Amino acid sequence: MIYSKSEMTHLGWIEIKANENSIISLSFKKGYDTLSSQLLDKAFSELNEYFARKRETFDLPLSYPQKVTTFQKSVIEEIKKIPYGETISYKEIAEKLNSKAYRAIGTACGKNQIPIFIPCHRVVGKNNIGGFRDGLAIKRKLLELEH
DNA sequence: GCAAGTAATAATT
DNA sequence: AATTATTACTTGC
Repeated sequence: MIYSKSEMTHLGWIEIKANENSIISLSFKKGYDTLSSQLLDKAFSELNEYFARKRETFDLPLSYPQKVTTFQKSVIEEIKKIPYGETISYKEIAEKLNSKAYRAIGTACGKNQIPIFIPCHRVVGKNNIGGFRDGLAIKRKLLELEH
């Protein structure tokens, strides 16, 4: 069973999807609400605390994208280690993994279905801000919020 | 020196 | 074989 719920937040509509155990995805749009669940309520309340600058970390079960490769998983693990308010460059992540896959990091981040909870907005380019699947405006606001 | 253009790099679909 | 949310190097101003 898939649960889905959308709410109007500080950044506009956000839709979160989950199954019985964990969060599956987060996207910036108004979606179709199906069933709600304890988990979704918790996710939204943590999210609102985060927007109100009362929360810096999330305590939620997250599920990886459908097909996770070893590489993607290590990238995600590194991203989740980034502390609140800090940013890291694509290159630095590659170095942490003893790899030179600068571009593949970007690809992995783009594959990420759960922005904010997996803080891919804290990953920026060395000279440019980088990209964001659901719009750069959102990425900037998130960084501004944590600053 | 600085700005813009280009090749190179690794992993996924 | 093409694509990617990059980087480092080269050239022209």
